[in-house]
Amino acid sequence: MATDTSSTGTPDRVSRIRNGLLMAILEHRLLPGTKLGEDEIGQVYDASRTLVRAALQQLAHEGIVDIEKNRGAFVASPSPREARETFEARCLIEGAIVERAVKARSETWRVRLDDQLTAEADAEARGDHRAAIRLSGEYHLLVAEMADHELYYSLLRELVARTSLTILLYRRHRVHFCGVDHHRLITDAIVSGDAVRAKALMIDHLKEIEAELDLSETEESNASLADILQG
Amino acid sequence: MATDTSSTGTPDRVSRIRNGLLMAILEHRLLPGTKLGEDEIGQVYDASRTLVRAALQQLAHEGIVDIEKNRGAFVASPSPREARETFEARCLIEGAIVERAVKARSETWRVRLDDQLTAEADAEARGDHRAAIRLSGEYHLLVAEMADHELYYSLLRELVARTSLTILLYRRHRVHFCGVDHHRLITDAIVSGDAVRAKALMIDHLKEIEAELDLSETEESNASLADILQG
DNA sequence: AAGGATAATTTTGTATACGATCAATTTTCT
DNA sequence: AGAAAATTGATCGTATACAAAATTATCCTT
Repeated sequence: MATDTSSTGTPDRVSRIRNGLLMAILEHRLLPGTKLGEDEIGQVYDASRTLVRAALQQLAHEGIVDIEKNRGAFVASPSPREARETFEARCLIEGAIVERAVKARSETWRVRLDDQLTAEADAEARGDHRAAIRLSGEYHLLVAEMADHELYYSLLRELVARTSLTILLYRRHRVHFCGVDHHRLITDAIVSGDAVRAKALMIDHLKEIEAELDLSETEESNASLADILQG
Repeated sequence: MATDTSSTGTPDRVSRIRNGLLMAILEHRLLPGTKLGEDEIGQVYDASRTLVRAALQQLAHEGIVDIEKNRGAFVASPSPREARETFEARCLIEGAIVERAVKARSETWRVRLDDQLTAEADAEARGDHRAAIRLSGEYHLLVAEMADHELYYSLLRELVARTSLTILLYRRHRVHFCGVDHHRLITDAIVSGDAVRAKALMIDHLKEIEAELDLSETEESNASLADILQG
């Protein structure tokens, strides 16, 4: 098994499990509703249930995993309502983030943003959807990093993850433009120091993604996982 | 009513521990830096370390408890930077919350707000500081409940808890007005339907609380817990 | 007596064991 | 045969046991 200790400053065994699951979910390799058995995960990461449970509880707190008492953990299936709330929160927080990002702009950041954009375009060109989805989220997190606001960053991390699940569940058209063009426009506004334009573009970008989804209320109770996977 | 997000009430043993600790922290009976030994807590709640650990990990994720590897859990001591970020986030989120709360105003809500205010005033009049502190935070959460936005509500819950710790650590004057007067003004604006005034009052309220604190950077490293408790 | 190294104690990290709960399958009765 | 009931199998919730790390206490040296 791979013993990579370099990824983060966290040689924590539970973090390794958490990050592995998170990556799989963000890349849509684990679909909403998928059962996350403790023993099964434990075997994959060669860890006991104790550690797996800790990782699952963390992900549950981030809203990426649902834990049902005496039934186990599942990849979360955000309800339409949760989806709308997530987008509203993202508009609010990312609006504040881009304003701060503009203030922090510099040549170094311009380069990092540019690298990110080329990586995104690359993945899309290669047709690597999984990487494209992940990189699309990472762009927003890069802007959040610019904002130099730890709290906003960690909040956005959770929101981005939930957005990824939401898009997977509710998108109308099979193919979803991950928004590299939008990202480029936003980047231009940021590096040129136009805060109000950057903020407007960011919010429009988010609203456009939301508009591509079908968030009509089906039932009061969340759509069953079986419905989504087997239907 | 119950503030839990789970559909079924949570007679969960770990939630009981979590809530007990949270209440103690919010009422400033457990001070920042206090060691939270697993065995000790387990004896208090008659539970094994497994459950205590789960509760502590939850609180850690909410930023109310710091867990240091191989050293244990402590009541968190937010740094000045974290404190500033918390207030900035509260201004942003509570600004959005009051706007939504105004839209949801009704006679029922007016009564609940009024009851809350009298409870707050009562506690202050009685000189029951601990209750006053807790009730002050609960007012903000009540407004958030009005907003009917689960995500904003849960976010604010964490922010309010961290604010409580922050005030305890950094307030200049020994006695701190918990802001019942402010709360009354905000309530008036909400029930009268004046959204922009309500929002402005809420943000001013938060900024005033922050202004009463001394958030000057002392050192890069967080102020030691021993400093705060024994100094 | 002060300082430091080492032993003893406490506390955390992790694995495992056992009872409880839920899903599924088989059995039984109408 | 079909439905209700009982049994089986798997999975989760919780407690406990053992290993590793840190803290505290002790003793020896200077």
